[in-house]
Amino acid sequence: MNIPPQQQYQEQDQQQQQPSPLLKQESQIKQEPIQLSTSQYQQQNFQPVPPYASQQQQHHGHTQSYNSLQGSPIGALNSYSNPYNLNSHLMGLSMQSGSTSAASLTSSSLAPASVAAGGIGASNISGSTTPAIAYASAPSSPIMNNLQYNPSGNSHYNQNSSSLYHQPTYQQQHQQYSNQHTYSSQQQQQHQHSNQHSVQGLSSSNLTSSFYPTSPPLQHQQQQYQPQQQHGTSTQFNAMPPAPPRQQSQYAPLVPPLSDAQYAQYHQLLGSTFSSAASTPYHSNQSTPYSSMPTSPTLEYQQLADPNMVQKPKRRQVKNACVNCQKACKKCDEGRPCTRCIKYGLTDTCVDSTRKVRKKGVKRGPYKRRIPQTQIGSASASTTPTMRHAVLPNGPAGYMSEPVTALNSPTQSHLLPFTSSAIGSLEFGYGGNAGSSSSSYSFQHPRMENSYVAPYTTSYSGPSLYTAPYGMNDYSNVGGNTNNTNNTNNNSSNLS
DNA sequence: ATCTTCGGACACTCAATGAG
DNA sequence: TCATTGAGTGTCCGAAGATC
Ligand SMILES: [Zn+2]
Ligand SMILES: [Zn+2]
Repeated sequence: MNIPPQQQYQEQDQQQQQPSPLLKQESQIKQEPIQLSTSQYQQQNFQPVPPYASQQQQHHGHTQSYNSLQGSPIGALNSYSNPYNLNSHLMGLSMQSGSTSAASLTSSSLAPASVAAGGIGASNISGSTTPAIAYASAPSSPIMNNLQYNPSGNSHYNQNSSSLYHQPTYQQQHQQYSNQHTYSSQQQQQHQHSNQHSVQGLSSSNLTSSFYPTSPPLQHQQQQYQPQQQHGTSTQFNAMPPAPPRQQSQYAPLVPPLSDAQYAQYHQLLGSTFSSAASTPYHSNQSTPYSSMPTSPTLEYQQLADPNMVQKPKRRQVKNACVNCQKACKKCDEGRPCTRCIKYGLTDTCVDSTRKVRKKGVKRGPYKRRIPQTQIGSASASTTPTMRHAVLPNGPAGYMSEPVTALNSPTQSHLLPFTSSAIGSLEFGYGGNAGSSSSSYSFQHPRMENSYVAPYTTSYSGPSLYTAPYGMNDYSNVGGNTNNTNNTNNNSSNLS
C-alpha cells in the first residue's frame, strides 16, 4: 500500500505538537506556519474525488478515519485532502488520536456577530415572546439566548457564552441566502471590544478573533459585560427603551421584512415582554439552537397549552463548509477564510470542501400520487396529524395560506403588526426525520435558499393532499443509502 | 473547567416522477 | 413542461468523553 502524502504530513504534525501550558491552542495552531498558499494547497493536496469514488461507510458525511483526524487543524490541512478520499486514504492507518486538537470551538462560538445581534429586535428579547414573535425575530440562534438588551444599541455578547468572544465582522455572511437582506457593514460591526490586541499578520478585521482562541477567562468576560447585566433589570426596562437596531439573523427570515414603522410598532408591542426578558436573561450555557425557550413563563405555559404554537426556527447551513470546519463538524460561514479559520489561524487552509456529484439514472419508484387541486379543500379537512398546516397563522390577504383556517389557533401572533404566511419551516410535533418520509409531520415552507422569497403561498406537502401511494415504500432505498432516514420534505410543494 | 470528539438531527440539492 | 417528491449528501448542534 502506498502511503499517501497525507500520512507523512500527519506524522510530522504529531511530532511537532508541543503544547505549551499557556495558550495551548494558539501555540498548536500557530507553531507550524503553513507554507502553502491556498492555491498551492489546492493543487497539491486537494484532489477532487471522482464522483462515486467512495461510496462507503459514510455516516451522514462522517467517516471513521475522518473523525480520527478531526482534532488537528494543521494535520488536517496536510493529511486531509478531502473528506471523502481521505477516508480511503487513511483507512487502515493507525492514527494517533492524540495528535493535537486545536481546531474545535464550541458550537456556539462561531456564530457571527450579526447573528448574535439577532433578527428583528431579537437580541433584546432574549428568548421570545410569542412563538410567532420568536419566529419572526428568530431569536433562537444559540447566541440569542445569551444576549441581553442593550439600550445603547450596541450588541454585546453576554458573559455567559464563553466562546463568543472575539468575532470578526461578518461582512460576507450569508450572501447567497440573502438578496434582500444584504447586511450593511454598520450592522455587522456592532461588535467591538475595548481591549483588542493586534496579532501580527492579520488584518484588523481578522485579528479580533485571534486573541482568545478559546474562551477568555470568565472573570474577564464578566468585567466586560457585567454592565449589561446590571442594567438588565426589570425596573430599568419598565420604560420602554428605544428600538434597538435591526439586525440580521443567521436564520432565514421567516416573515416578510418589516418596514421601519412596523418594526417600531412591533417593538413597542413587545414592551412588556422586554422587561421580563431583560430581568431574567436566559443564561443558558447550553446553546440551544432551536431555543424553544420562551423567556416568559406565561408563554411557556401558553405553549404547553397550545401545542400548535411553534417555536423552532430553521437552522441555516452554508452551502459548502470549509475543510477545517467540516472536519471539526463546526459551523462555517461563507467567507473564505471563514470566521472559524481566522480565529484559529487556519486561513491558509480554509478552502471549500468538495462535494460529491449526485448520481444520475437512479430509478426511484413511483411517487405518491398527487391530488388534484379541487380536492384539496376536502382533503385538508382531515384531522389526522397530517394536518401540518394547521399551525400557521393566516397569511396576508392575497397570499394563500393553508387550506384550512379554522384550525389556526389563536396565538399572540395576532398582536403583531403584521401577519405572515411567510413563516418558514414550521414544525410541530416531531417534524424531523422521523424515519419515514411519509410520516413526517413537519410543515415547511418551500426552500429558503434565497432567504426569503416573497410572497409565499403556503406550501402544503402533507400526505392528506395525496392519496395513498401506490407502492408504499418499496422503493425507499433505491438509492442505496441505508443510513439515511432523513426525509423531511423541505422543499415541498407549492399549491400555485 | 475547558476542550475535543462525533452521533445524529436536520438542512439543502436536484434527478426522478407525475400531472396537466 | 413544470411542479413535486424524496433520496442523497452535506452541515453542524450539542452531549459525552478527554484533558488540563
Ligand atoms: Zn469554515
Ligand atoms: Zn475555514
